[in-house]
Amino acid sequence: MDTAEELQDFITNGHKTFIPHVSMDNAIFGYHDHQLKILLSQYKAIEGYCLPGGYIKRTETLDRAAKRIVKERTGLDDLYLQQYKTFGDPGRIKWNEMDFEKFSEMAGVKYFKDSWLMDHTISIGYYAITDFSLVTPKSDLSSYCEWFNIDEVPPLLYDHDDMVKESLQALRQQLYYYPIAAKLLPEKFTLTEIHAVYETILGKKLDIRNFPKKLVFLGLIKKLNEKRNIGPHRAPYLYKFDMKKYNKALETGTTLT
Amino acid sequence: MDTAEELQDFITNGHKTFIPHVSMDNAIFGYHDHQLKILLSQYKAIEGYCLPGGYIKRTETLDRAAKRIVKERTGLDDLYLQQYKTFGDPGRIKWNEMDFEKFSEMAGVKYFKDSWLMDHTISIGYYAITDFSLVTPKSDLSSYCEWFNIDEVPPLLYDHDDMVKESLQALRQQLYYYPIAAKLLPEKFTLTEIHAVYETILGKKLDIRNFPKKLVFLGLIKKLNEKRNIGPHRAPYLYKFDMKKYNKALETGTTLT
DNA sequence: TTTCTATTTGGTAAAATTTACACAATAAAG
DNA sequence: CTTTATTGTGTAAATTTTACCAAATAGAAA
Repeated sequence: MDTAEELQDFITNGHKTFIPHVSMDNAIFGYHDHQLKILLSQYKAIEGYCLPGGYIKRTETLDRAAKRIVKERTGLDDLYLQQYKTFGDPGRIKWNEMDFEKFSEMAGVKYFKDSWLMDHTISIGYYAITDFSLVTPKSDLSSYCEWFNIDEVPPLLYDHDDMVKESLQALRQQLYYYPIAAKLLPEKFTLTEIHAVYETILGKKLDIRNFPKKLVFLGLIKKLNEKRNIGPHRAPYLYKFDMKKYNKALETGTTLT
Repeated sequence: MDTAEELQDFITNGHKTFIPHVSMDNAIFGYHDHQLKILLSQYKAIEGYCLPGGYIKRTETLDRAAKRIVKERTGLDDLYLQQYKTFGDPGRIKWNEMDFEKFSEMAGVKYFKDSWLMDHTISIGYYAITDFSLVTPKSDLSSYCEWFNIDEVPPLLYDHDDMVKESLQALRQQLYYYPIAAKLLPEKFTLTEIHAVYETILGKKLDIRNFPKKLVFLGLIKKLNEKRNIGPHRAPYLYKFDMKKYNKALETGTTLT
């Protein structure tokens, strides 16, 4: 939504294109070099941050809606996406905290207060993860977007604190079952690099010697016959994910620890 | 919904009480004596079975809606309930497979075809589990309800095949993390009984001697100083769940295998 | 009373996995 | 050729899982 006209049309006619009463909020995590961040957006008319969200087109699948909404904010197409929970308790949106007048004025739109948007809405939660160094958060007419360190997230609007907590928990649980880390590393990576990904996302130390042994033992990554030059130190071997094994492990329900 | 008047009012005015575009479908599993079943319902106007479902009141939480819908079918209040996934792909409901005329006629209602119900609707999936010997499935005006053995489920309407598959997968995964079995056994039970619960739900053999050792070792169940008389055999000790330990394990994320 | 049958349960050895650490290997700069 | 920083192999100890044997027991049958 880049122009006031588009926004006005969305407010007036959006219910024809989108499913009313259903929204989607995405916890977009970003990893890079030992840091874990999350993308928060701030509506220009409301004090405080929240997760970037959107509505679902009547013609698209939920997965595709999540992909589109994430792309609107990150510009990226190829990141890891996963539905984790749906939120729908009454009172999750505090209508009285919103300043409709201010929003309408700032965005240059009308009828906002009486639109299809102003009704009980449930929200489907997806989380996504990508390398944040590849992303320049995209703001639009009504909101702007920014990376926050995961341990410096301010109290959020609505029920989004809960969403962050639950999405992070889901991400951590699924890190061992799904090839999440593959989206955060170049195709060929060193053991030290993948080790950092796991430690950072899980938020805890993992033995540097035992950790890669396990990944290799389980066959989820495999050693290549190449090394990388890293200056005045011993050159580390490169590894890559073995997606076949990963998918097979997914089916049989194998796990790591 | 027991009378035609109630149903007519639901069709005409339901959108004031319920959230439109959002439904809930519940996979209600039933265990008893080595058997796992699932509750299916059949609309009188549509050929084929589906999961029992309903709509969410604007005033209730999702968990409470699930509880209400499950109670309508089972009469039970105290069963294990868990949200597992939301389904919302376009085409998940085949409108053209429905015979509106027939339904309206049979149920004695009108305006059905043009009602708020006839629009793209996403569905939140919960699963539930209880002892099926305690339940007499309740039918109502427009549908009747029946237990099916889990391996004799016929092809279902809409995307409900997918729902059954995913809910069963979620149930099996969570059996080790949540006190699900506690809802399927009397307060005091024997090792043989709980062993049967796990084997039946997981659909695989578990060593009868090692299995209880683990549960006791982890402290999730504890031995009582009582035995039960089971006829011409050695009397087994009784056990009960240690809910404190269970909740603690939940927090710390401990698991079984 | 003794024997028999069916079931529960304690115990234990072997196999597999996880954890903890020591130190050798290596690349390049001084 | 010594120094520095980092990678990677190996191995022993601890823990957990797996596979079974055989003893205990309750009542029925002999």
